[in-house]
Amino acid sequence: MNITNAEENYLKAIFKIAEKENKAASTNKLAEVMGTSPASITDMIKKMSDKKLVNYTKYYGVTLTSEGSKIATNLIRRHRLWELFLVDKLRFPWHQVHNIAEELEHIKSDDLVARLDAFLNYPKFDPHGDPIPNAEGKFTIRSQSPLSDARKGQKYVLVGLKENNYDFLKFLYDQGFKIGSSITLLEKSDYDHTAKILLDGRSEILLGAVVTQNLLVRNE
Amino acid sequence: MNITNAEENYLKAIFKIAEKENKAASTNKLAEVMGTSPASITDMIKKMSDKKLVNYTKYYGVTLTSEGSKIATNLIRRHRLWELFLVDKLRFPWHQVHNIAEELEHIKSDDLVARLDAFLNYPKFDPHGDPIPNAEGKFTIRSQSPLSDARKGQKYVLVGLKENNYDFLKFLYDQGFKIGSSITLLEKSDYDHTAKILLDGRSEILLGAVVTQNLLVRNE
DNA sequence: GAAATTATTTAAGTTTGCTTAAAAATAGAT
DNA sequence: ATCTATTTTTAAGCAAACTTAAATAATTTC
Repeated sequence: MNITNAEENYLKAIFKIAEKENKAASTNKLAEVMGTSPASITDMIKKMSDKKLVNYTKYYGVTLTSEGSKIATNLIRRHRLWELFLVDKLRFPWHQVHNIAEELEHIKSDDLVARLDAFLNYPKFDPHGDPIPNAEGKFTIRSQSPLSDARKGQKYVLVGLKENNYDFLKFLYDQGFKIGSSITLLEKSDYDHTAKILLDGRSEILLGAVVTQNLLVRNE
Repeated sequence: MNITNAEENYLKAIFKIAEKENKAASTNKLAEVMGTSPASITDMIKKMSDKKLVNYTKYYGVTLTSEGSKIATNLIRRHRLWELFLVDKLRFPWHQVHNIAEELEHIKSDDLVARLDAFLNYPKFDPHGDPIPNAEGKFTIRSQSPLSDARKGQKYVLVGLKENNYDFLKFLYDQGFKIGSSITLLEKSDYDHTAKILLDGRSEILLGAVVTQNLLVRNE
């Protein structure tokens, strides 16, 4: 069966909503995420339900069938592999790769993905620290906690980000943060969740609450 | 102005027809190349004429405007850069890259192309020996002649191919040919244009007329 | 140079993925 | 439990890029 780019995007959106909210995706939420009208969603979802890509219950919401889930996972795999390629090989800053990867992820060739994976050395995480599902669709899980929960004086490694929005990424990029950076917590305020850190043994940086809560680190 | 993927493909087809036949592209020829009906061509060409991408004269044919030519050249640049990436970096055999590059060439990012170009070291030719126009749209010209015109006993370098069809490429790939291969002409028949060559100092190969006429070489 | 063949265009219609506006169902407030 | 507000669906319609069938123009052939 042929899956269009638009359908792939719907599957991905439903997957991400389910992952975040842990429930069926509503028409309105999907419309918001996809940047279309709710009417378009109902329209499209009906067709995708006929194709057995999603389970649709009127006035309730949409979930993925196992077929739909497989396609969504594969799409995320492709997206994240391309993001890593763009950052590691083409030297793009990490806040500039999302839109390009949104296009690259739709290239239809399993061989291409397999070879790209090999070229990048079968990576487990993308440049933002998000896990790259393997060819079987398995995500690697890692231990992590927000920097806001960290202990003063301890040394951490930046492993991920809770938010991937452009401005946040650009801010971090400009400060010199990247996945794998070492972060030593010099000072912290339990009152307002700000912190002073030493980044990669080089620069002392003051961070506000929003930043410390969205940086995911692991010990040592 | 927004150019769709379909429009880009029309521009490329018109460019290639003009290059090969040295005249305006006819509706039927375009239909054949694009794999659509002649009626679709007329339909589309009219819209593209309104957009000043092509010059269209009813019942006569289509040529590119300078704007259209610029876009077509850029598309060829992108196509050939991606083909080189696929062969050199992802280790695809050269007969398997065309279709994937047909998709990759439509990714809309000038920055991506510039970085890919740099990553590949500003190459002048793709894996099939076709010239890659530079960022300004300039093609590199090189001296070349078909192997069928070569002289017995002389040593040559394979620089290009007259035909890029799948079966020809696969045949050559299976024999071990690639751009840059050394070819020594051991025997040749002026009667039927067959030849016996030494490829890369390793293997002696007998070639038929079609092959010798479609291999482009230069001396030494 | 008229008739026949071929090439091209026009006309009408299709599919995909979207839109707006109106109708219907659900959920929330009192 | 009813009224109101919100969400969702239905209906009608649009643009892009196709299709087939019919009409028209150009080219060949005799």
